[in-house]
Amino acid sequence: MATIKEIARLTGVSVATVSNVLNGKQGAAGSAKAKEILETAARLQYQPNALAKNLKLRRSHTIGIITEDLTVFNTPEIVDGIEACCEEQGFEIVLANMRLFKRYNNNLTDTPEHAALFERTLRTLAAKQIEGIVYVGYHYRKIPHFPPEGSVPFVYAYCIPCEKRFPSVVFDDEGAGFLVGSALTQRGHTKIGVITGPIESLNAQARLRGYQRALYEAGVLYNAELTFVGDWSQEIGLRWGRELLARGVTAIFAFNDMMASGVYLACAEKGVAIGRDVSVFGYDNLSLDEALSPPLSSVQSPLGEMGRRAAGLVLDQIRGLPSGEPAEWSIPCRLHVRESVADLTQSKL
Amino acid sequence: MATIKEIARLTGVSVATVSNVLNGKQGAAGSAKAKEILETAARLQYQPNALAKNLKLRRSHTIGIITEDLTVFNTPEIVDGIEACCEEQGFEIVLANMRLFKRYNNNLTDTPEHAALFERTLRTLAAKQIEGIVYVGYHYRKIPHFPPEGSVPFVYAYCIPCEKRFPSVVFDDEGAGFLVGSALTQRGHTKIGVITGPIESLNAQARLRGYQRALYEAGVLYNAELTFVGDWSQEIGLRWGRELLARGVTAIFAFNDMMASGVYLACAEKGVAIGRDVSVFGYDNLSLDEALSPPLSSVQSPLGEMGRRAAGLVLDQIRGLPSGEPAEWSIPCRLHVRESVADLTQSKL
DNA sequence: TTGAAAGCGCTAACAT
DNA sequence: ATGTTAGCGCTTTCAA
Repeated sequence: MATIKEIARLTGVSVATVSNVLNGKQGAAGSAKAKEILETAARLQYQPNALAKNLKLRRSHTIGIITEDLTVFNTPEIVDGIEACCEEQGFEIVLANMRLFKRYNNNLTDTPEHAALFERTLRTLAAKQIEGIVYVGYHYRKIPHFPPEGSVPFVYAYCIPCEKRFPSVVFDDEGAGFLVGSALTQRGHTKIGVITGPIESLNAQARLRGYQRALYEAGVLYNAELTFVGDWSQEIGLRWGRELLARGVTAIFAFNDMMASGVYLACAEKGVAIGRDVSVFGYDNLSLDEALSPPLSSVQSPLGEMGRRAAGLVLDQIRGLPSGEPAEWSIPCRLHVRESVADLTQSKL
Repeated sequence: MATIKEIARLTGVSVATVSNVLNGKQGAAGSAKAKEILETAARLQYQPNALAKNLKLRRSHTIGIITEDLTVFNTPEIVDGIEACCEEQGFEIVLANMRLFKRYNNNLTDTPEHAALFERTLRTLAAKQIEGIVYVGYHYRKIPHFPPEGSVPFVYAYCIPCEKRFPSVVFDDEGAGFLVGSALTQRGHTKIGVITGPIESLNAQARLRGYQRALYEAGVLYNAELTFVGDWSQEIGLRWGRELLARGVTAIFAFNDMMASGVYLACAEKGVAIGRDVSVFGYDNLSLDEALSPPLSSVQSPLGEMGRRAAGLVLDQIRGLPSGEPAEWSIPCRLHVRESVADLTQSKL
């Protein structure tokens, strides 16, 4: 790789002049010399050494992204949003993927090993002189790890820190639950089954809260007998689907698409027509949702937007913009109402 | 961040001594002094500045990953494999995501804009003094972009270069087609429908070749009237599914799961029982495959393994290991035979 | 056993 | 308009 020293030698000027010209400093050289320098640089495909430059300037214009696991399905879209924001604002990113799932082969992510890995990751990033960090969780939960006091700006995405000193960006689960509840009550459903996630899931809790609020505002009684606790699996969807059908619901809201697909199985068993006899709503908007028969209604999380927002918060802090109290930002979700939902207020055909 | 200079001042020795001790040089200091230096470093949470270190050593121990689009579903697993390999071998990675889809909003990826973006990406990586590059395509096709002569080691993953100067790692589509064909003929199927991808798709061509070879080896006639050209969409799966059922096939091999789900729709229409009256095979092993009814048989690509292999080839080149001719490496796929496939050699129950 | 000094590629304050 | 110089944090040769 060519260096400014080389260009200086070739053009017979000092490195300072080359540096100045290349950085567009006005009047750094006579126009003839300047042109020659520029041409030589282009000819040699000169590319400044980022290591040297950043070392000298003591700025990297780079933020780090720590992902818990890049292969978990929501993560790449969040990373993409972060990158989009950084690109627009002239920052680079360096990705540090902790690979929790591949590494530990299970969900035990908040262990001492994880803590040690987090520390290591933090130090690796610090060594690269990054100016801020976005931490991307693999699902919405409380994270017991933070950077030490006095570290660079730090923002959590798709998760929240145990301590309130840091901002976080999540999607609006409660709002999504509300939207689904409203979509169903507006279409005349009053006897609605729910299959939640595990009770400790923050996502599930928030969704249920929103759903209950929708019923309340629609003047529909909430019947706790129609709410079952799930575990995200298809099997449990099948099991509670059977149970809910037996209890005569007209609609079922499963808190993820996998469980909703289990409900589909239950309906097939009983010969119940989805989208006519019973309506089904899922969550996650997986690519195969539209491939199910009938296409499954679902909720899409604003992952890219979460990434953009998280990155924006970090960059603002780096720029020293007034940021107020660290807050928990909540980005609205988008509903996809498909043929799996029937409108009971229409006369049946 | 603490520097060696600071540690030197605190311990009353020179920076050279600190550097030597910290790098484990034997006899760099008296054991008392050495201990003091180490302790001070630990106390200050000393972390060497990677910029300065790499600049000095003129080695970054880092390879670049260029992804065409990180959000396309196969990409993260490949990246994960690359990371796993690098981690084992003490290398770091820097990710450069070109974001082709988000950026151009369509599939026109091999345009002049793409070429320019590729050049830019290459230069950004070069500026960071990376020692090698893995280029991760978003699907298997010929890539018209390469690094300039004399550049760092470069390997393609999930795609192949137009020029033969570079190694590439893809999965064994032909082998997969062969496995599916064999799985079906072994179970007594002889009248098998096929829904391929677009004719220009290298994946599709290879799969078809392998499938035909399987029929040949099983002594089954290949009937071209039962092969239709698809476009990966569910609609086309539905359309050709109807047609194939009308032609009386006992099995259908769709070249992706999306089209296979269209075949499911066609079967539902005609009241044909999948896994009994007709068998269905897909490709991609999407997470919802097991959620279909009955669970869809499919082919899983060895994405992580491809990443590992690609990274391994780059690292070997960096180490100057003899690598022979640049080759096209092909990693075998894995079959998941599920309830969507019937065994006609068993007496029907 | 320890340290002085040079230099990686770059920028910028300060000459000239 | 152009150059000299110092220095970012680190490693390493060579000398003491």
